[in-house]
Amino acid sequence: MRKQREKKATSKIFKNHDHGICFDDAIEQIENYFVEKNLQFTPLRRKVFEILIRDHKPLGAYEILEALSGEGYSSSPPIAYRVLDFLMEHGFVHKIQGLNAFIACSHPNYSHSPAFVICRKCERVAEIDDKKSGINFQNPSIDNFIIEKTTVELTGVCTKCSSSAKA
Amino acid sequence: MRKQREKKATSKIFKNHDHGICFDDAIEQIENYFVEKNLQFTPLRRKVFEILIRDHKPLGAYEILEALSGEGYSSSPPIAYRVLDFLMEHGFVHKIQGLNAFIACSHPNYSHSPAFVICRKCERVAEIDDKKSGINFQNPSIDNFIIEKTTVELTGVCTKCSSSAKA
DNA sequence: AATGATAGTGTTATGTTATAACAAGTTATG
DNA sequence: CATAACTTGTTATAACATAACACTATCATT
Repeated sequence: MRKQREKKATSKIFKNHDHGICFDDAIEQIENYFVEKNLQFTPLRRKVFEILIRDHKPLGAYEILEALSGEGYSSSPPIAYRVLDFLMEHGFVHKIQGLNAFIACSHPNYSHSPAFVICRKCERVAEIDDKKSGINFQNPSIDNFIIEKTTVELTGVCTKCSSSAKA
Repeated sequence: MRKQREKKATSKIFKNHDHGICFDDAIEQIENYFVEKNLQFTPLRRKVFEILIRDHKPLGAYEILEALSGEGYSSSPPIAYRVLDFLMEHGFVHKIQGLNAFIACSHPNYSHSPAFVICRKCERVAEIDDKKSGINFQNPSIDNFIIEKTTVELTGVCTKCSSSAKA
């Protein structure tokens, strides 16, 4: 009954989607994961994740702190960084290196080598599935090297921004 | 008469190489480029590039500043950042996002979508040629998006480090 | 030579991002 | 309830980066 998201499964990178469903799904997934792994989904961790998934865009650590502060939490930097590190370890948050910002994971269940498409104008970020994009960087292998983590970020301009203004 | 580098063209990522030749080649290439483009290869710019190509490893902006300072230049941050920006614009320096560091380009003549392999133990960084690595991220294309810049960084452990110590 | 435009470097100050180190509270368990 | 493991809070500081403005050099044009 859920998941009507596929109805608009065009090739668009920055999809329109029912964010209510997206949000609920994400929370459910992370809850299940934490229970399974016997980890604590504390109020603070939940709040940080909610802030990220709610905005559905990359937020700087200090933006997150500000949001936390508005919710009664401490606003000292380690609060945010520790939780972000924790959520990243478990794959629910990714860091966008090019923006020094953090984003909730769109595909927590698969693709642990995420790739991001970043519009430098509207600043929207899409986490893409390499299989769909036709890009092949999912499981690169390098002789004499054990890859532990991949960072793939494609920066440019989305169609919407490039059509609405020159350069 | 030059370029005996190919003699050790194994699949090793972190190649041994004749760094004297590497250095001379790089300087020559950048000089030619600057002449062609009618740009100024000023002493400061040359020095920054030399520092980077000499070490042949990523250096933080403040490390570069320190080196500059030892050579009689100002050590205030904008000095380094401006030159680095300039050299990056022209493809002679790349930023390693995962390290907040800068590295001289190993392939200034081709591959303007560089990819880096980073050993988190010995901190060596190799700029890889995607064609050789078997990875295909050179010219990705995304529907409804104009890619201007790609960031690809593969972090892990090189064979040497993984064999010399556990974990 | 004076003028003015452009580009490069220097300086000061400040903004932004991230971590170290330690204290205090919480929870699970023996 | 002791204690170990974990989580959050606090202070201070480290590391990375840019804004704004001053000064100098170069060069084309008057």
